[in-house]
Amino acid sequence: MTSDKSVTDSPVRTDGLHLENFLPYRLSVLSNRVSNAIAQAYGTRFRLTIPAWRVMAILGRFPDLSAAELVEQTAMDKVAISRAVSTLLSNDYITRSEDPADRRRQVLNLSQLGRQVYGQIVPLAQGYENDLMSSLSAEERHQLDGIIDKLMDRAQAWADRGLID
Amino acid sequence: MTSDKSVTDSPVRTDGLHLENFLPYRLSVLSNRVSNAIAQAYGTRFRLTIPAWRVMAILGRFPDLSAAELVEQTAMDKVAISRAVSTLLSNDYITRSEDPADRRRQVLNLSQLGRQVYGQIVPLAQGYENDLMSSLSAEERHQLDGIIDKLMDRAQAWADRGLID
DNA sequence: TTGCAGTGGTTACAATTGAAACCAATTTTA
DNA sequence: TAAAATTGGTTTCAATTGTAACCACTGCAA
Repeated sequence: MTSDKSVTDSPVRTDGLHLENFLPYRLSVLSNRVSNAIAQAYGTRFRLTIPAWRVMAILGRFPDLSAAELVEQTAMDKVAISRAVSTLLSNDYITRSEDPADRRRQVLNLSQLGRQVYGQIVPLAQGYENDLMSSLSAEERHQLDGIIDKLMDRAQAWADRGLID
Repeated sequence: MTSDKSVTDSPVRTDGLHLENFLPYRLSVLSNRVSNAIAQAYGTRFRLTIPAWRVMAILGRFPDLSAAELVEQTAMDKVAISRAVSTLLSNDYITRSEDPADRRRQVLNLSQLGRQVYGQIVPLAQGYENDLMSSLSAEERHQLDGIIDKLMDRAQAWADRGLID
């Protein structure tokens, strides 16, 4: 009398939380799958970590930012930015120059090389996004857009109300 | 349509990737906000990490699983499960018993205490989920459900086609 | 049997991450 | 102008996580 248990053929009912339908869980799985796939793609080609690429992505759009401004933009933390910046400097993907008006502040930009890499990664990333989006109808895409905004606001409200920390 | 967004007041146009509209990025931010909020809630009350709670969540629904079966269910990796299991054992939140039929295999279950904690966390987690969902209409909820499934399949396909690794 | 490939699970070690302390430049206050 | 407080950014140290090696057991094959 073997008590063979396989998840699939013994759906024991204890009526608890159904993780597989639980939105936070599904979001987390989806987000990780997507990010890892993309990170893998540019990571192997250009030796970039996710935070490093994120910094490049912002600098590519908004030149002349300081580390603090990057923090603001990305919601990443100081330390992560600092580390990303230092590896990007040693890769020569970005440049750093002192702000003469405030010698603590350092102005960051994509370097020549950085812009070139950026120019290659952008379509690559967009390719993944398009592929993802292509599984949705135009209507669904539009719906998703609004839904994410609403969820984002709600989750943000938790933090604001002090439900977090 | 495209009114220039500015970080501060220098809306320099380089027309690159608009991270703030980039689906993978938005998913990642949303998912982190949500998971962190919930983890914070049960973490402070019950000293549980996310992987540990995830293990409890599965065991609460499917008793008598082995570590390998947990891996299957959660898509977490072996080692993460092993660690979560060992802290849960030392918390007395789960029990472990040898399978006499196969002495490598160890059958896991929520303990008395574990079930009690589980019983408290489930409504708490569902409370967050409900709050999140309440920002959507019934229709949007339904749409989201389908959309996530589609995106998930697509992202999974990348892995299957070897686009990752 | 023995021999060896495969499985369940843990351990060891390296890389990543986060919190807090820290240094240096600047602004504020008095 | 001299503290004191603030801000930009880095470093340090501990906790978390991932990869690979590992041990113990099982199942199959000769």
